[in-house]
Amino acid sequence: MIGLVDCNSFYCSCERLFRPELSNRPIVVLSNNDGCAVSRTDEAKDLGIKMGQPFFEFKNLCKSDGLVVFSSNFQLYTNLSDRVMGTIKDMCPLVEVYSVDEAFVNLNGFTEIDIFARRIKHTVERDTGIPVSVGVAKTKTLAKVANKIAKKNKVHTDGVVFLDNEKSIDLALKSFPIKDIWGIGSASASKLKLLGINTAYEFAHYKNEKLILKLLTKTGLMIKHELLGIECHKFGSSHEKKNEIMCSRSFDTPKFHINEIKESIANFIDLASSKMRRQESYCSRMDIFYYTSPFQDLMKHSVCRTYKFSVPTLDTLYMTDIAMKLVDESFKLGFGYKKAGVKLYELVNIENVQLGLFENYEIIDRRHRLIKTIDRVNLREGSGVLKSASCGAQNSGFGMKQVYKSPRYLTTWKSLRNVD
DNA sequence: TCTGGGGTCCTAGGACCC
DNA sequence: TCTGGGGTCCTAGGACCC
Repeated sequence: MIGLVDCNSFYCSCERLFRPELSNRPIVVLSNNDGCAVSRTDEAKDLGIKMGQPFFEFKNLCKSDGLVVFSSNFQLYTNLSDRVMGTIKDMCPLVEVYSVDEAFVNLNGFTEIDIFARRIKHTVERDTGIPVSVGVAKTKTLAKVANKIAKKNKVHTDGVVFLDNEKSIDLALKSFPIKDIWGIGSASASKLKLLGINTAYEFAHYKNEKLILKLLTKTGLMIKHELLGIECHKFGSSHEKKNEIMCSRSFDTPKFHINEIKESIANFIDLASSKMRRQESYCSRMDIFYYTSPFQDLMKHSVCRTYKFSVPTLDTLYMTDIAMKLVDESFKLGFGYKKAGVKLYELVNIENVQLGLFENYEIIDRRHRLIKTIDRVNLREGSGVLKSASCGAQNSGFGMKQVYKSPRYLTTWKSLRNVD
């Protein structure tokens, strides 16, 4: 049996933890730049606010309906996520952290699983203050279904749903919209609709599997099998090491100058590459990209340039050097760019690094020692203390708009809560 | 006026080889 | 006049997730 422990409205719950007076108020947490809704409480959902909806479309609800909004405060969320995951790991030996706010737990061999599931929920809530829902079933996809039902019917289910027999599974799937199944997005849902499939039950028991394979590829077929209780997504299959590391941001205002693009990309490389070194990987390929707003009818321009390193590297300075050249080659004057980013991929472990024939290893080695020294200094003195000159002088927040940001209650002394 | 960021997985189709 | 077929590798891009 697999359990899925999922935090309720996670970012909002984190904010609420430090503002208990907001316990029954509608809350929304906004994406970077205060762009759109990324987390909503039930009260905010009741106001009709959609996931990903742009803030300007519902800003008026702050006045009319007492909606409270927060800019995203990732230091806070990451810290609380660590506490939640730590609590779960204390209770179950086998935990697969799937995202910042959810984890699968392997419950094979446990007796009285439903009682234990309730205990997990109770303990996490008691020890961290973050409300969670728990779904338990034979496969990950069914556990997702169970969890969603638990979340939707908190009063009825007490936040825990256990789908352990055919009858309860059938009943659950018959009223479960196909578009809400994990892995079925809007494109797949509309294809299935054409086949007359509207519920998870109809999908699971659809006879023509060849057609499903053709329309939804093998991932779609796996979902179907998982709904029938056949395990396709093995427990523990999430990677500990990332296969690719991205860093990108939207700008608060359009950027017209090449130096602004260069500076931001240098900063993204700085962040992405130090993240990469923390997982002890080397990068074989790098994309840099920047583009104008896709939402406006102005002149559009989109740039993506790839560079393949002859020898996998961890050298920020070298990568930055290459990236600056790529921007020089591709930049077009007259466009206002709204977003830029960097992707490092084809990441390899140290032991798998293929050496080139014609490289000067003395120089490479010296450079790698330099980079590691920079990492050590930044670790000790605070990140961003030492970085390449291309990153610019002001310690940039990338010109991000964050009007509604809460204090970093858990990560800076100044922001600690006072107790009167 | 104002629309996120970071991931994974899969397929189609081109290039290339024998 | 007639111009294969099978395999692999690579890349771009779609779909989806949280």
